[in-house]
Amino acid sequence: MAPGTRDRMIAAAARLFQRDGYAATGWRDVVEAGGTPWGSAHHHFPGGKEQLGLEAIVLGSGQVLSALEECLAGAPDVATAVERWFAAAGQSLIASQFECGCPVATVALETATAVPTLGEACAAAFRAWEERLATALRRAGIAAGRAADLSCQAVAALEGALLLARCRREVRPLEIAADGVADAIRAALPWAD
Amino acid sequence: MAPGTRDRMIAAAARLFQRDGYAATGWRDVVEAGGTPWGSAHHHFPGGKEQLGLEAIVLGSGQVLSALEECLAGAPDVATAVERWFAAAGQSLIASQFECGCPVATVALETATAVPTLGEACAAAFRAWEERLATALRRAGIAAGRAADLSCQAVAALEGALLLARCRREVRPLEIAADGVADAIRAALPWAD
Amino acid sequence: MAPGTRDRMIAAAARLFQRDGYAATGWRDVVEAGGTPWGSAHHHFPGGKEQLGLEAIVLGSGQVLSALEECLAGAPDVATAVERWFAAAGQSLIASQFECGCPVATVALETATAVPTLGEACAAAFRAWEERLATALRRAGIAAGRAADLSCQAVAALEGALLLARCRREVRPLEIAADGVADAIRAALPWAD
Amino acid sequence: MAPGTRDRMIAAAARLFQRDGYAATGWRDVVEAGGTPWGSAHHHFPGGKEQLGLEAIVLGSGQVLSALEECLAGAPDVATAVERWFAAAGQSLIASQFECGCPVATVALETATAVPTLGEACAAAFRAWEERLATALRRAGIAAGRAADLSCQAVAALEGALLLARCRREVRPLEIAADGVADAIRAALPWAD
DNA sequence: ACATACGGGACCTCCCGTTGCT
DNA sequence: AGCAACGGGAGGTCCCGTATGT
Repeated sequence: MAPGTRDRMIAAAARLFQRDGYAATGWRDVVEAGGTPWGSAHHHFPGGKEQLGLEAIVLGSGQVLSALEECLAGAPDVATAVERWFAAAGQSLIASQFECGCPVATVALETATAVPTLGEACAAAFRAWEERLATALRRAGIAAGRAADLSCQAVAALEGALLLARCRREVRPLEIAADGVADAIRAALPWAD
Repeated sequence: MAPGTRDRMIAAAARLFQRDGYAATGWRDVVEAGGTPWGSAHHHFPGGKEQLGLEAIVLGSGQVLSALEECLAGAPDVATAVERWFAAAGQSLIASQFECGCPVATVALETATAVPTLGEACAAAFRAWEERLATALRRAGIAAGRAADLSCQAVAALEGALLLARCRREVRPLEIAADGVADAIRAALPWAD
Repeated sequence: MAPGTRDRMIAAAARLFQRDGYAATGWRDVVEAGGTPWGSAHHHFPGGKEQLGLEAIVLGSGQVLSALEECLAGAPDVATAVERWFAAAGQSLIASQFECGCPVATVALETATAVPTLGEACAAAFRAWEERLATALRRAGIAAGRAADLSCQAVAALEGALLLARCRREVRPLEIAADGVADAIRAALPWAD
Repeated sequence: MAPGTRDRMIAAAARLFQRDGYAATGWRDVVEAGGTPWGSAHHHFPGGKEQLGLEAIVLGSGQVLSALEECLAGAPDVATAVERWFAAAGQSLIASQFECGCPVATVALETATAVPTLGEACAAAFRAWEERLATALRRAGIAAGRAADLSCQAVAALEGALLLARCRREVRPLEIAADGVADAIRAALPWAD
């Protein structure tokens, strides 16, 4: 009756799905990584691996969203916040020795066609990030349509840069992408002088 | 003794790896999809599944590079070429009912940590696209350093937009990302008047 | 605290063991079929699945014995009673859409070697039917030895016919077997004129 | 490349299904009992356990039919042949220490409802025995209708008696059933004096 | 009386790679 | 080139029994 067995399984799964993918990660890997009992797996996740995957996506998506919130709260302006958001992703990439990039992307690509439930959960995760950023952009005085486009561009740039950065084992792509997105945002902002 | 058995296997594998991922695709799926004989699988690919994956990545990477070449050859300027490159990716996404996004990304994320050989092949693929684009940018008068950064930004934007577009089942993210990249390129070009 | 929870579990188990067998029926099936609470399963049956099986056999065996009693009580002579006993088995087979044949036979065959306790309970069930019938035959004037043989023959015929009838999804084998047994009994009866 | 791996698996499976039932017997038991390799199981039986069960039923059914053929060929008359058929079943029961009764009955009862394919194969097995016996009875001068009924009665008696004999660990039920069936057959034969 | 959780293990399926025979 | 069989192992699912709190 260890406290948080279920949560430990989700956390372990999230990390493994992020690193190795959904298909390549087995229950055995999850319980070994989390130090959780085998027998309780099906008890906590009667929906099977798919349910585990879903909860892992929700967890990972929430962490990314929290990071964005923090950056928005602590930065002087939106463009800077986005730069810090990208930088934070780069730090976590380095901290994990380039094992943990985006907690959603791998599963998203694997399951987009094969497992509708998971694919939709991943799409919802990306959408949530975009909407949070779009809200901030609108508050900074950018028109709704342009704010939506910039948010989409930012999330796409983050995802693509994380992919390249992880493959290449260096965070440069994240820095470049951050510059590009920040420039675009600053160009869209009304003059503040 | 069918002509091109080996090539048919690679093509089938490339498509399946792209759609379902490396781990989720088995030999059985490959031979069934390609209509190729079972018995000669390991004859043609003594390196096993890893070799098959490698050749599939090489094939897919080459196709993307060819598309870029064509766009560069047919467009009036580099920025327009990039826009057409992104648009072509969107067309292929639609044509495949959003099953086939990037032929490299899924495998890249799955194997970045777990299968070094494949991970490196994927990194090389991305790098090749970047270098081709960088060459074109330099020829258009952009300084080498800026050209490299813009190329990296472009590939990242393409990858991220393809990911979002596939999850969302609509090509809008590709259009937005194309605009962003084209703007950045045009701003970097020397005046052409 | 539902009234008769225990009995409902036994009844559900009896039906499932009869239909699908002992090994193929799990606790989950039993609680679902009976609508009984999960948590008290092992409270009511500390002996585990084996105890549940035992009680199910006792229940089923008792029902068959009751049916025999009724036929003996209501029929003009023993041979007729046996015919009605077989006919009643056929009716229950039809009523259950050929799902419920003998409540003992399947478990008996499955556990004869593997689970001595259950095997013996099944043997006892068959023996009880035989003895009840033998008593009736002796009361009809048949010598003890002949009565025992005829009883054994009758129970064997009933079991074999139920097996064939269930497989074939028609009650004809029961009718044929009933005729055969009734003839044998009538031939053994002392003249009644 | 041991000769007859596939056949050895079927033989082992037939024996285990007969003794413990279809549901209680796992692949592991089969390969251990037969000394056959694990990895070839799915190769030889792509239809899975159901296919294995089917082939085991066909094998067992054929053995019983062969025994009947032999008895018919070697006995002076049909009634005697049936008596010897029942006696042979009893001998095999004793030889196996009451582990092996009918090779079809257990699976028949377990799968009659749950696995249509197997249930039908079992029904076909019983039917084949009946038809072989009916042919012999007709050749002995018994009318077709009566011959069919007597065959059904005989198979039912054999099955029921085997069930009782196995539970009780004594062959007496088989002897009694054999007498009953032989009497019925002799009564149906035309006078031979 | 009932529920939640723990535990280990077995279920069937199927994979990937190898080995000799066409 | 192609095939059929081998061979071990891991895939996810689910079971049965126990322990711990209501």
